[in-house]
Amino acid sequence: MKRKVTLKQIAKELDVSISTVSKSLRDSAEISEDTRLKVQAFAKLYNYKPNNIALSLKNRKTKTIGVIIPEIVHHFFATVISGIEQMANESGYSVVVCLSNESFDKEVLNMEMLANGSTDGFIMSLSKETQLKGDFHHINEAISQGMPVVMFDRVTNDVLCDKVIIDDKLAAYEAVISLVKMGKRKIALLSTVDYVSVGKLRTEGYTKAIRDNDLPLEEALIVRIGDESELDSKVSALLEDRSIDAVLAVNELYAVTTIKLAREAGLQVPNDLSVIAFTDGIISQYSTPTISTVSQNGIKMGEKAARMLIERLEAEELGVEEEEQYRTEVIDTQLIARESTSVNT
Amino acid sequence: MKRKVTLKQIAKELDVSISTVSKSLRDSAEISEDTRLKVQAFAKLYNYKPNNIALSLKNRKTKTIGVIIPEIVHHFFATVISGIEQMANESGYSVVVCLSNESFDKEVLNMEMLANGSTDGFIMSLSKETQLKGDFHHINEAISQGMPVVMFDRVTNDVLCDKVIIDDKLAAYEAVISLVKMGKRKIALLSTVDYVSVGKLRTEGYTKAIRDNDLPLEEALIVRIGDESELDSKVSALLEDRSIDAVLAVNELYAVTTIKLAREAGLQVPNDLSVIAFTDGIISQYSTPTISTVSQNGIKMGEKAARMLIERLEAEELGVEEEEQYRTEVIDTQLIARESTSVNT
DNA sequence: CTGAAAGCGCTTACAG
DNA sequence: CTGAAAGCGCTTACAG
Repeated sequence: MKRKVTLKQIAKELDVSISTVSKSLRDSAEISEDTRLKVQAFAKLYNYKPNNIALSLKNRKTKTIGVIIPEIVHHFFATVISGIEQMANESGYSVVVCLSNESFDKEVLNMEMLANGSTDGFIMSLSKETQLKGDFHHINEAISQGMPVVMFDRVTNDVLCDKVIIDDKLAAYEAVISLVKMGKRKIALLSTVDYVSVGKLRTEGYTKAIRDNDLPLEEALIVRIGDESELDSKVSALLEDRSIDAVLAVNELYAVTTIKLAREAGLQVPNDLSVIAFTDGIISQYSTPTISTVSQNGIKMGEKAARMLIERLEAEELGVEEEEQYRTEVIDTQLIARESTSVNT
Repeated sequence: MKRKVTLKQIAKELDVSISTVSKSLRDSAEISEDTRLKVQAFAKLYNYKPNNIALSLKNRKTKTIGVIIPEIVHHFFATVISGIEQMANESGYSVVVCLSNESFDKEVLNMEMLANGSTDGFIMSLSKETQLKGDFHHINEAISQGMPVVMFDRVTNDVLCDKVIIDDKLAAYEAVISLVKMGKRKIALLSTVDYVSVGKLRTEGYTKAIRDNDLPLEEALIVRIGDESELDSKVSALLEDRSIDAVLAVNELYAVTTIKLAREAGLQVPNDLSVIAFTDGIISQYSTPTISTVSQNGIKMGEKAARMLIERLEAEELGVEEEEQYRTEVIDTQLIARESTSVNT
């Protein structure tokens, strides 16, 4: 087992100084062509590659991005990682991924683990528990230590940093409007509890759309799911009101469950009940009927987040030290019509 | 913006040497209780955390695991990452994730990027292109430089290292047997091209089961998909043979596509055509009918792979330098019966 | 043109 | 009990 070769070894072997080797390999004009070529040839032969860790220590930057997300077994987040990774790699960055599993403590632990020099900055989406507690000290601490943070999807106003989101309120609004245009009159909403930022915003969009169209705005039509264990019972209860003719669900799982329970209750989707889901993932494409969705382009969100973070890192490097102008980028959504809303199925 | 505090700064502030600070913080018995407590209090106040990069350089190990997979937007792989991450975190390791996107070049690039000291070892699943080329020099190189590698799922005999797999051949065999027991007589196989290791093994299992039961073993019944673009046409062609009464598909996508095309061709699943898929993912659970699968426990595979890698890393550290006893762990699979094979739907 | 020195942030064997 | 020195693997300003 041949250990990785270092500058020191090459220097010894060639009987020159470490500085000379280093400069030769970096094509410094200081070095005579003769030694330069000799060193380069030798380095190539021994497949020399500079040690990243040493470089990181020297340069005080690691060229790696820390990503902290609630969950990876979730099509949307996987998709975001994919976008981040792609963009990061193009710019010579690696990506280290940590999962909070929706836990505040693990999110904090993960950040601390990475904030000690392992990473140049963070891209993250808040865990549910963090949103519930409203405790963001770990993030603000990282930022105050000079680590840029970009938040996406589940963000908060209590942290000043760059953000990448969709316009949740508008998207929900438009989804409801589309249902109204199809002639739907009693539209229910399946949302998360309010402390989940995107759930709250989507609820606001829904509410506004209902109001703007003088439709019945009843609390009973808004179901807030705290834990997935209560999903089935709450949806079943909702569906007992047979006058409901459409449901907007804030994610695919809620939508597919609604469709299943509706069918069991003898309702026909989309004729008796139209359904639209947020997040255009795998489930919507393959369930029967296929589900109409508000697409959230995770790839684009990931790419954008990575680009924003890298830009900030590079600016910092130039000493630009911009006067903390944080931006919030809004990624477009699209309403994708599928069988769960088309009348002729 | 307060930069992170270092030993040097603490030493200066407290007017002691760096060594004294370092030892105090590591609770060295060498140091008087007095200074020790003073230093510790000060460090706590300034929220001192040792710099990981410096530690990595000093200790010549990074406590991070490099994971290279073909794709992350793929339930199975996301699931494996989840298992790896969980196990790694428990042992104090971070996980950096790289995606090859099924490309040989990117796989090589990713490995080189991480092999230069960023990572203590690798967990990986081969890209399709790598399997096609049969070129594993990048992996063997990493191993020869002392970086342990654990391969999972898509593995090769041309690399000597620890491996985590399922018994693809046996699982395929048993899936076919279960179809036979249901009275199916003309069973087709939807596989990948043979250079994908798992595709080949599953094809072998299928073949053996057909032979063992004296069923027709016809080349026409084995369809090998190279690129997803040819999926629809090849499956449609297969289904023209109306005497086929069951299909084993090597992944969910192939299965769900088969079901869709079968339905379009007027066939009823499962009565006219039973379908079993490999990989128990999201699609199988939510499509209609739900799909019977050979479960591949990705979480377990990830955990196992991480445990094997970490064990090797720690053994190495103890200088045990075991005489290269590589192990191949086989993770159990289960046949999960759902609507696509149950007769009463 | 070449090399010794200092430094990135830490640890630890060794002197005193 | 405390601290100076060496070292992990690199880069670069500075001497010569």
